[in-house]
Amino acid sequence: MTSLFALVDCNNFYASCERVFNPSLEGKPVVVLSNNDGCVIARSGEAKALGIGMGTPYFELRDLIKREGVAVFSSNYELYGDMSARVVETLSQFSPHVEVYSIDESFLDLGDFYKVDLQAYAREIRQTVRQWLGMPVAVGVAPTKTLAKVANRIAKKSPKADGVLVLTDERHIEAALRRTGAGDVWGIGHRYARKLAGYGVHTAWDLRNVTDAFAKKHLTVVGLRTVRELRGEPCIDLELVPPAKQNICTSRSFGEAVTELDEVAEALATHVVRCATKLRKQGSKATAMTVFLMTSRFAGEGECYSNSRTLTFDAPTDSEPELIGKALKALRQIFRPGFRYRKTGVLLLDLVPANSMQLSLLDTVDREKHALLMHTLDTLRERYGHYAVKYAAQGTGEGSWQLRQENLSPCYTTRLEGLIRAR
DNA sequence: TCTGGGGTCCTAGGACCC
DNA sequence: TCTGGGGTCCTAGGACCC
Repeated sequence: MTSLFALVDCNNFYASCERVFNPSLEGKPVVVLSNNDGCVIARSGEAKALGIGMGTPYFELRDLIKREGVAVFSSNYELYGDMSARVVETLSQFSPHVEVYSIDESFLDLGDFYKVDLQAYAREIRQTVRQWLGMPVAVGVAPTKTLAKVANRIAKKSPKADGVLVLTDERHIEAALRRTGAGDVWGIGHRYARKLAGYGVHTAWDLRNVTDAFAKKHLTVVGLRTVRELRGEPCIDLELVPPAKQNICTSRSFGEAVTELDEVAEALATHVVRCATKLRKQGSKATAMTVFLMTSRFAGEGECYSNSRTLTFDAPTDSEPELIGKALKALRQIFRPGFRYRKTGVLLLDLVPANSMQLSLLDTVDREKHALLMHTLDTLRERYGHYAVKYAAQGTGEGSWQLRQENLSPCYTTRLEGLIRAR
């Protein structure tokens, strides 16, 4: 074999982050809620054992949570993001090439580590992250990323594996694939799983053994790659530099239903600022923008309304005043009075590198002035927090559209008040 | 009454051109 | 007026991920 990957995945990441800074929660059920405290997005093992499902609406759980003494947290992405960076930093001790796949998962290139004791090495990775950061992780090692995912999943679930599984031996790979459902394979979602079941393909082992033609016909070229990876042929490379995003989106549900245009506008302006900040951070400008507005998906007949407006710009931009102005204008075109709105948002599209500016004769904006303003704002926000400087259009911060976060933990690692609490 | 947010990639089909 | 083939570009929709 010529390639070797480790997938390191934090166990119940958000719940574990909360627990790291609150050791009295060790051994107790913990859940973390989505934005607006809407539904459960992370559960400790104990919470899973209580039968709390992923994505369950919070209101359905109130009784159970009270009865069982479940600790509940609003999501705190500042804390999780910082913990994630520390985990990655630690992992980089173990491989020169680390792909940060998501906030709680990284792939490590173990290249030609076949000569070392992989079992011991994987175990050392696990123990180091645990010791240095208090974060429990599972480690799966295999010749392809898809197989490393399979290994990781079993490492996490099987008591015998105890958090570590190395799949390099053909017989072990077969046994692992036989006990993995096709729908549990990376890249096979529930729709494909159902379709495959119709053809008698139930396990990952069945999937590995379909023909290329079958895979391509039913799962497209993407699925074919997955099948090959299950056979041990590496088809998906490590991505060391995350490719620049082609679209950037910011949206949130409102804390409470909103009926007034002015309030929706405050929320939208706030999202535009966030989105434009992300845009500048990756060094891009946008050529187009979509603004959207909607009521609840669960609203009754005649109470549903959803609309969007897409505009293209004469010249690519990352200027907040310009984007806010255009977004609010688009919003006024799609806003209809008489609805209880739940959500608004903005997508910045057709992104181009910020330095590849072409001048437009139609351009009426003083680009240099705006660039200086944006740079100043980015610096201020970096130092004093994202809401240190706001536009009048964003409102006072008291609108009912603001996120509901009733159980927010302190930002232990990144803010002074959190640092003091953590001591 | 209360149900997350942010992305990517692929394919099919239509519009349009020569 | 009718006929044929082949190419590109764009968009909507469907699939997936965490």
